[in-house]
Amino acid sequence: MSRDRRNGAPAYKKIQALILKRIEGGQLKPGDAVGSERELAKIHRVSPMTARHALACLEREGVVDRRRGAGTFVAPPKIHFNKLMSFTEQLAGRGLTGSSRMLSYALVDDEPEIAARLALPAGSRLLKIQRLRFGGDEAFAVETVYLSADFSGLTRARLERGSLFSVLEHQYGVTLAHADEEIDATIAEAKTASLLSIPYGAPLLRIRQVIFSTTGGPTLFVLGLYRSDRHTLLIRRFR
Amino acid sequence: MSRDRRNGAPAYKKIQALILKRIEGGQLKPGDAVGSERELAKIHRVSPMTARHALACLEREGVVDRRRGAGTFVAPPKIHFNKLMSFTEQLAGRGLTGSSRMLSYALVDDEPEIAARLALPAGSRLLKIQRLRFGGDEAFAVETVYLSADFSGLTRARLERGSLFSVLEHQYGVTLAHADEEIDATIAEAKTASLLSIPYGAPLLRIRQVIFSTTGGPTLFVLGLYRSDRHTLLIRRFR
DNA sequence: AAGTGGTCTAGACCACGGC
DNA sequence: CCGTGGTCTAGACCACTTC
Repeated sequence: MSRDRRNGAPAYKKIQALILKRIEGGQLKPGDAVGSERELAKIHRVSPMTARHALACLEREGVVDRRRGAGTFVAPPKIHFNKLMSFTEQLAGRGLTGSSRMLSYALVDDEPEIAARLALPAGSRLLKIQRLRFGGDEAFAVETVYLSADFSGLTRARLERGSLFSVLEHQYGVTLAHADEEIDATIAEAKTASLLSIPYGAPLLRIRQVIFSTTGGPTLFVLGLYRSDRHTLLIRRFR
Repeated sequence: MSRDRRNGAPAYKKIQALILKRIEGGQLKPGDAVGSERELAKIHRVSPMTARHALACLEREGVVDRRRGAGTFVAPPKIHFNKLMSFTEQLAGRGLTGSSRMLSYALVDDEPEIAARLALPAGSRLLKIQRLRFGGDEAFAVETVYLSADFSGLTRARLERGSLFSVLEHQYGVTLAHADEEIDATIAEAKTASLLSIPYGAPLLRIRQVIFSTTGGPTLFVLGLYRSDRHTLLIRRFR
């Protein structure tokens, strides 16, 4: 059979897409066999190596488990460790609905350290947005996000509707790739304490994030102060 | 050429091993080409697909970068994000020498919650070791580690010589695989404060780790309290 | 134009798992 | 025992980068 790629997608990706669709659609549940290499090869009229490649990649992504001598099975749903998620997405994973109240929205040009973190010249104009974050109807965190003033089309109104992540991705075509975070502990000063309805001096988890886009550049700087009694960070580390 | 595997290792792993050796040995530096698929195939008298597999796996592990049309190059040295490291290893990465002082060493059987975390029956005998951790000559953290009493051959003396990780790996043949961590912030109570020479009420980073071995079971539970002014957690998250 | 990685073929043998 | 994934062969064409 000649190399025939009806549409643009490589054959192995089409096989993956079909398997993924059957998982999302619920026809395949965790533990179910997805079919052997040889089986998939026949069905998709493809060589065994190609079917194998499709399954091997899915395994690497954690979608399936492969056991020699046994077969390839849908992997149990995995907890999303070390995933970069918007505040809304994080809460959704815990069964809560997130909301925000904007505290301030301004252009600033006197934050040289933050400009440097975003690989911009000192004195660059930055958009600075402060928001109080709610989970359910409890205040969880105070978040301050800085980004290049190029994004100043991000009006307050638009931010109150959708999440910053989705606005960036859809309106600006920026796809976020990864974030480096520094995490430490601090103590609530008066203003933060009152915003979060916690006593002055209560412990807070402080997270400083630099979020990078796929084009490689640092795009967002986020400073978050999280109520320690409502927020636990989950991390998985590998040897 | 017949399938000949002189020793036990698959051909593609031998190719990888040779490349890794040349990188470790300094003959190949970041940015250097490691040779094309076809080239490696000829050298190792192996089919192109096999050479390709070797390079593809090395790329997945972050050892090399592959650029279509250009070649395969040694990847720049990567910062080890999200790596499970012993206290000693962590400090070494920051150019410090770590040391410990053992605070207590005991067998306990009244920690059902921790036993459960280690997938042991409630009431199981556990080895509980408390240590004060120093970086240079400053106290950094108080760490309490719990593990099954099966490891009670871990004498105090042995622990004061080598790191717990290395004793486990070398004396018990346990290889650690990954750790799940819960991170939050808390406040130093009197005893902890005096051990760490910080004021009562100072913020601490609290890290609870369950460390899993390659055989799949949770093996270690570690509760760490880290001086927030001396310790920052670095994490990378991916989209 | 030459060389590279990305995809693919149509098979093969081996080691292992479950029956 | 039979089927599975793991490894491997000896090529091929395509899309891309570099020169």
